[in-house]
Amino acid sequence: MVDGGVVPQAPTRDYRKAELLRIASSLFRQRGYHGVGMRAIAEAAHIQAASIYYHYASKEELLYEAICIVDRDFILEQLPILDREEMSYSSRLTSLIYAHLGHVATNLDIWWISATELRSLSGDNFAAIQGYRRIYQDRIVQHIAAGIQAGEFDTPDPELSTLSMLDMLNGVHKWFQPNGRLSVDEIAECYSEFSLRQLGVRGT
Amino acid sequence: MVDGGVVPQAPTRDYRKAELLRIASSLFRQRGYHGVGMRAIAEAAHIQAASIYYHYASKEELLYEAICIVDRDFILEQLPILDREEMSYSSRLTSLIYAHLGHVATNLDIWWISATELRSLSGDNFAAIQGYRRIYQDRIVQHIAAGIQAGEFDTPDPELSTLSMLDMLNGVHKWFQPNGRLSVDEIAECYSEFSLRQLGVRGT
DNA sequence: GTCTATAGGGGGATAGAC
DNA sequence: GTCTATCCCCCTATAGAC
Repeated sequence: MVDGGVVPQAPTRDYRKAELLRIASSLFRQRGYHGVGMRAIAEAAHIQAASIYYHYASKEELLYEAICIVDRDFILEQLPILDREEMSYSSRLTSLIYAHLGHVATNLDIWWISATELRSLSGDNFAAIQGYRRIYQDRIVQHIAAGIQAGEFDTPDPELSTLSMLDMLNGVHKWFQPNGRLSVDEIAECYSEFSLRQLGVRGT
Repeated sequence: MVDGGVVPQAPTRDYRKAELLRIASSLFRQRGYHGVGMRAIAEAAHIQAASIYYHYASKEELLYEAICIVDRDFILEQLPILDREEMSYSSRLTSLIYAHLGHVATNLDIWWISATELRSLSGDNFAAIQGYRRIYQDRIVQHIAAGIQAGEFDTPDPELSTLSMLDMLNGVHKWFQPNGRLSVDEIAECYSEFSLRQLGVRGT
């Protein structure tokens, strides 16, 4: 081999950093943010607690980066789905629901954390996450209102329809089991049907 | 006055105990179970931390009694609503939804705790609460299945209809504001309509 | 019923060696 | 990048006085 026999490696630093985030997320989900110490995270990663601070400035940074995966990165990926004007309002909403549930089902830990540990973030971080959530919610409200104008939807309150739909979708992380009776796609199919019915769309 | 001038008092012990539970619930909701110390609870109650142990054997007992209010006492109150055979399946479900949301809206702290801190209970307590939740869920599944048999409801999966409905109802504690745009009754009216639509009941 | 005092352990984070 | 050592603070719970 060239390079003095050293096998080229993937950048170790980023890999370790992401691994620490996965380990921390798993523990935060199991015992809660304040129920997990830096020593416990370090032990699960087979390093010392002080070593974590080479990768993350604080315990809260671990929490913030975990929550950002769902409440910033995921939300910003979802928004363009509702802009596809070549599709009906119903079809766009169905696409959104499939993508939403797909992400929930494959990222259960961080969706759990997002649902339960937002309050553990301090000032600026808390406000930033709330801002992203509001963007998502407002965009869906706007989509439903536009769907009403177009004659596709019929609901007494677009905001309440949105809140109930999001609570329904986000609630899946609490009971979904990867090897359970229903697959994600089966749940998404039912939940799309439920949502369209709730919005007054007659059965397909 | 008789009795040597001593004014008769309401039983101080039980009043203090209930007051401590309210104070602890409020703090648990704000900062999470593990984020609140006995000293913080004591300070809010204007006593010393050690004095709490006269009323409660442990910090977890405070959490358990708070969760029992929603996941044992409330659930056992709800069940008889579905047994009123003089009412239609739709009417019984609507009554259940109104009562459910009424309790959520007037007990926001403990509903929040029930939704986020169940995992902080140890073995037996955790199992007991899960048992009550399952009773409620199974009873609603059974109600929906019976409603299908009776020709009132039409849904591809009674269990999924139940889970989505409960997640929708329980999610209200996250965003409900007592002085917000919508009253509890207005939310309950919409949510009843949403639930019936989701179950394939044609508009009233 | 509430207090003071304290036991015994764990918390987040930093300094500096290697 | 990871280590050892350590700082200072908070944790739950108990003992025993009043």
